[in-house]
This record gives sequence, C-alpha cells and structure tokens, in this order.
Amino acid sequence: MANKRGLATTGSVAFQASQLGPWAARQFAERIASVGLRPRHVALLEMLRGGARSQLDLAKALGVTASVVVDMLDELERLGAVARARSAVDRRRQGVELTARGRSLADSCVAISYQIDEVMLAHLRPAERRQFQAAMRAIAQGLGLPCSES
Amino acid sequence: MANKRGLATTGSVAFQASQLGPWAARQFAERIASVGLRPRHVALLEMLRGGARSQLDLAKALGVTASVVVDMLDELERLGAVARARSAVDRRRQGVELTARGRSLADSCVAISYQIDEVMLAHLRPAERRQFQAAMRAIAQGLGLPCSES
DNA sequence: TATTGTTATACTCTATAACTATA
DNA sequence: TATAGTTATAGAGTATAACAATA
Repeated sequence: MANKRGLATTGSVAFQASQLGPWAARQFAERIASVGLRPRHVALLEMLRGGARSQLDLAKALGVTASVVVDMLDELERLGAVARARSAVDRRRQGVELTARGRSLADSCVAISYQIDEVMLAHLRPAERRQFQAAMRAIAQGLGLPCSES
Repeated sequence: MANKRGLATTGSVAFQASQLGPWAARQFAERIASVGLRPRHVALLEMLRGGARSQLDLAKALGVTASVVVDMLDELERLGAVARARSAVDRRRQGVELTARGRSLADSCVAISYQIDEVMLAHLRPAERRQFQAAMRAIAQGLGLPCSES
C-alpha cells in the first residue's frame, strides 16, 4: 500500500503497459537480430504483406514520421527484403513491395511474435489468455494503434 | 488475414503491447510535463514512497543502469522532490528520501495514472476491466517487471 | 580489492526542418 | 504551389566504461 487510499502508480494498467511494451520489444530485438532485423521493421514488413503502398501511406499507418520510413526501407532494401520502384504514372511515388526474402522474414516475425506471447501469457489459464487477448485487441483498436483487424 | 494460417505479427499480444507501452508513456509525458516530470521519474518517485534506499538498490529495482538513476535523481533534486544525504555509517552511500513536495508529486502521478487507465479501458465492460487488470498484474509480476504487489 | 556513486561518451530511436524532383 | 520522398540535424533515452571516494 503506497498511499492512504492504497493506490500506487505502479498498480495502474498504464504504468504496467509502459513497462511491458519495452520488455516485449526487447524480446523481439533479441530474436530477430540474427537476420539483421530490428523491432521497428516488424510492423512495416507486416503492412507490406497487404500489398504495395506509398511510403507516406506507410508512415501514417505506422504512426511515425516519413523520414523514419525512408530509413527503415533503406535497411530492408539492403537486406533484400523489399524492392522500391518509381511509379510510371506519378514519378514522385515509390512503389514498395516485399520480395520473396521479405515474405520469408515476415513469416519468421509472425512465428517469433507468438513465441513471445507464450512466455508472456505463461502464467494465465487458457480462459484468461483468451480474455486477455481479446481485451488487448479491443484496447489497441479503440486507441487507433496498428493491429490486425481479424 | 495476413498469411496462409491467418496469423499476423500485429495480432500478437507481444506486438500490441509494444505499441501500447509507448502510447501510455506518451500520455504520462503530456500530463506530467507541466510540473517538470518525465515518465521515467514516475516509477522512481513511487519506489521512494516506500522509504529511503541506496541508489544502486533503486537502479536494480527499476531495471536500469546506475548512471540513469544518478541523472534522474539530479533532476528530481532540482525540482525539490528528493533529498540526498550521505550515510554516516557508510560514507559511500547516499540516502535518498522524498520531500513533502516529492510526496505531493507522487500523489499527482497516481491520480494521472488512473486517469490514463480510464481512457485505455474505456471500451471494456466492467467485468472485462477487472479481468484485464488482474491479468496484466499477473503478467507483470510473472516477468519480474516493477509493479505493486497488493 | 570490492563497492557506491559519478562523469564522460556513444548509441538507438524518433522528430523537425530544409531540400529535390516531380506534379 | 503542393506533394512524395530524401537528407541533415537535433533531441530524448539508455548503456558502457572509466573514475573518485570509501570500505
């Protein structure tokens, strides 16, 4: 009990989420470093799986600045995971597409993300897990964070 | 549906947590900036409410490096929120204590953290909220992240 | 020699602003 | 003029390593 009403910042979901987020990101980082990927690449690869998009579209969907997307795509291009090609229609636009290698990397990220879930949810019973997953998705969608809709 | 099995990285709890964490941290940052605090100060103030500790103890409990704690305490000292005093018994040690101002700031952080929870959990029904809060706490404790035990 | 606290330094991640080339 | 992309730069935030004082 931290204050007179028994409430503590560390007991809030907001605080715990702000601790859990970096923990999950570190798990990602450790497991994808061997193929040259970093955590921020994961969401980008995922979005590209839906098809080619312009870089500014990607920036908006990811909630980051355009310059960050440029930098991430430079790195992914060096890894051979994406290919950029100027649009013939509007030469300002760069079409961005996953290569076969990129699709393979995206698949690896999916597998890794669910391995991390196993560790995170290890202390919950099956029914609690399903409730937690559903609630987390509802929260992410409610706040407009990037998450899959299905 | 992102791949052949309908799984996507963005659908994992790990990914969603890694998005939600920074969101929560940004909420903290916006609401405590007016009094000169930053998100990383919140957990530190909280822990000091339990009583004086050595700086290395605090670093370990927070999961950060000693140099980070020094820096944070410098800032909190400038705000008049904490006081450092060399131990008479072991002059290597700095006792760190909350001032009245520091206790007041810690109370504000508690209030703010639960305001953020209101926003985060707005889309959940009361029973779902309680389940989510309990699960989040179980996860944070299971992973050894800083969180209140009560 | 080991430990507490401190400083100096470097690295990661992101944002802002200025620039280019197209439209 | 406005837009897509790019580059340059700066700001948080953190970690590592070397250091001083003390044990």
